[in-house]
Amino acid sequence: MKKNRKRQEIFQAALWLFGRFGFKKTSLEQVAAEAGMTKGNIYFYVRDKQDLYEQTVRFALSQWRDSMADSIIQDTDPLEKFVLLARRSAEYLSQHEDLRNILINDPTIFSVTPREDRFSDVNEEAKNILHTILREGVQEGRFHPMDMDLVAEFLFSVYILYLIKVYVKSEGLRSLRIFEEGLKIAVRGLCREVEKSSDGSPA
Amino acid sequence: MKKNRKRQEIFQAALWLFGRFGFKKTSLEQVAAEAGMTKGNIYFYVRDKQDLYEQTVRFALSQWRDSMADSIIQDTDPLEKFVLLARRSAEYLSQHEDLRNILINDPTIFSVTPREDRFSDVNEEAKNILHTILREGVQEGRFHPMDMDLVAEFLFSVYILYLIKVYVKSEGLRSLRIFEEGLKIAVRGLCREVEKSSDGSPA
DNA sequence: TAATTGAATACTTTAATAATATGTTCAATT
DNA sequence: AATTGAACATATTATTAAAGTATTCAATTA
Repeated sequence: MKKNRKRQEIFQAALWLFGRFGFKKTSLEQVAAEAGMTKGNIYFYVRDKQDLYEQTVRFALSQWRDSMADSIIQDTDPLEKFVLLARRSAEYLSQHEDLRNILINDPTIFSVTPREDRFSDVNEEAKNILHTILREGVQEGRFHPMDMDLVAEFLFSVYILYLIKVYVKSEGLRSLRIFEEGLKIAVRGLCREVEKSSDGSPA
Repeated sequence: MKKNRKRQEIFQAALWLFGRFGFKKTSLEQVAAEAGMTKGNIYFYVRDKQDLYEQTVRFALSQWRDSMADSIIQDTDPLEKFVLLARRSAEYLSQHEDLRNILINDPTIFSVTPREDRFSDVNEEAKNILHTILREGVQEGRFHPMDMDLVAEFLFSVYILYLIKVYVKSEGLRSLRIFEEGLKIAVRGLCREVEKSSDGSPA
């Protein structure tokens, strides 16, 4: 059964086209052509155009999330993981134009305030990565005790806010520097005081 | 010359109507009637409808900002000021339905990512309030050294993000709790370690 | 002179309709 | 199981007329 492989090829084609033309101006005929089939056959894989779109976005978000999950296995220090996650996530977005374009065309995907979050399942898993890092940090005594659910959601929302600022709307360098400052504050806010040997405290 | 008083009456009327019906569905005839004059006369006070709208929003934002500036004079501790600013700002928005409605009808006012920020001057002054608090904190040695411009902008953006989540889109209680957690982290991230007498550290 | 009016004008939105394009179904085919 | 292509249903665009609203301005008022 090669249905799944074919389906992913369709998503790949749709990702490119939806990103380039947006939902409305992308026709099923275009998608079918790009995927090497006729439009009728697309209905063998998805319910309708809306379903194709949502599955395509889901496909792209999942790849992103998987890439993030992979990128932090090696490290051990929760604080390093936290910072690495921020950097890698940004790097991924900067390298994937299709995804960026989709986010430009449909700002509701990562809406600041999702009315009904169509991709809550994928986002939930992304938050879980953060959540896991926080739990490790708290257990190891590196992080302050906290409500990890709420903090994960807070960090995630700030995160998305700035990823979009920097890579989707191109507010560029300044936003990036603002984000870095925010990251510093978050890191200090999460961590308990560093051992006894402080880095420069007077007396 | 009572031109300025009359002008403010027009803004007050326009604020109510733009909030209730939005920009497009509010007619100058309505605004004129609410302000007790005919529509032709409105052009004595503003250039055109667009100008009326922008000045009206500016008027509302300025009032908000002034109220914030007033509310923090009494306190002395920069940290308390910072937290107080957050609370008062939220309180103000919760009490001013007109402003909330305007923000609902026109999300670009506090756009997460202002393409061209039409109200940058007002927002700039709001950021300055934050900036001043940060400078005091750093000078008194309560806060870590930092790039105050960047940090002020970071805090402002997170601030707006959550004010909108809670009071504009009614994401209600949960967002409020998330914001409180974020506030805790920000406070810890800004402040240097508390003296020698820590509140519960072992040994 | 500053402030206001009301009617004339210019501009935009709405409504209705036809023409076109695109989404969807499905029996037949590979 | 996977794919096609034609038939059908639905949505988008284009056109135009009607209605509504923004804008201007010479005349009027305080």
